[in-house]
Amino acid sequence: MVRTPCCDASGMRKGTWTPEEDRKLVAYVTRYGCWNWRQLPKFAGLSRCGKSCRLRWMNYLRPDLKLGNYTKEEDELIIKLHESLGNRWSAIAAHLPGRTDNEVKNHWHTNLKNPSKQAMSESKRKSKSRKRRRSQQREEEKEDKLEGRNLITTQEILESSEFSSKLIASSSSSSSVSSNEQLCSSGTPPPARADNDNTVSTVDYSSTNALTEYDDFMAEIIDGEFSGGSFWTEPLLIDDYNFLNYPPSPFSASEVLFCSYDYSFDDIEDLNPLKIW
DNA sequence: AACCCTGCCAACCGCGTACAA
DNA sequence: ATTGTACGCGGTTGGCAGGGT
Repeated sequence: MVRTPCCDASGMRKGTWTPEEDRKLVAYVTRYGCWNWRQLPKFAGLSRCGKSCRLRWMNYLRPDLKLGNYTKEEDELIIKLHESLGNRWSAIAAHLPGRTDNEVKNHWHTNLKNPSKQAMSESKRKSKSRKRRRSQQREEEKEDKLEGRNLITTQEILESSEFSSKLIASSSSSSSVSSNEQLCSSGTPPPARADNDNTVSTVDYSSTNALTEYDDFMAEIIDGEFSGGSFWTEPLLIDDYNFLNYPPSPFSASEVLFCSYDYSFDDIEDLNPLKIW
């Protein structure tokens, strides 16, 4: 089930997400959190708008999502909540752990809206079994993703980022200016660091400097953003990258920023630039 | 086997809200 | 008070799978 990939006028991809895109998004969000959806795709190497990334993460990739069929109890709760709340799907979904507003909404329109549809006709059962197969398939795909999570590295994020070529140039330079100066003067994005468990790849990241810079840079950005550091007021700021001038974060708690998702990177503590919280 | 029809649901779109400058 | 930006929500769309003819 693959929708034909297409692009909008600005070159942003639209339509069904590919496994590769999912991997990139999961890799980035689990490592750096969703500190700014608008900027995130740029650093994650995705040609998607932030809105699309957020939706994909919230409705499909979040590790705490509950997949599979709705239980009778869930159905009854949805019906009951809908009577009292109306079409406030997010409010209804809040009462159903692991279910998203989109999913609840779809489920309502598909199975619960018309009481007569609740009668389990033959076709319905067939449909249910089809849905079950789809759910199982999704679950398998998700497990595959999670199993592969330790293979996802900062380096991969960097490699797929639109800035990689600039970064290579930057990191291979013998310039004596600081990384920030390089970044700012060349319009280079956040550089990355190799994971502890990560072997440096075959690609042209002959040194780990670029990778290290990426993570350091991200840490610096987020540190500056969330701890009121002076990063944002440094005179080196440039206009090319809005994130450098990004206003104070809307996030107020580390768990929001880092999402507290149940990924078990062995080295997550070391890599998390926000662990000071 | 080929075509048509229908239901499902992932993803998009537009609008409202919150918040900072 | 106004404006700009980002996020979140709900309605809608459209591709695909599978059943029916």
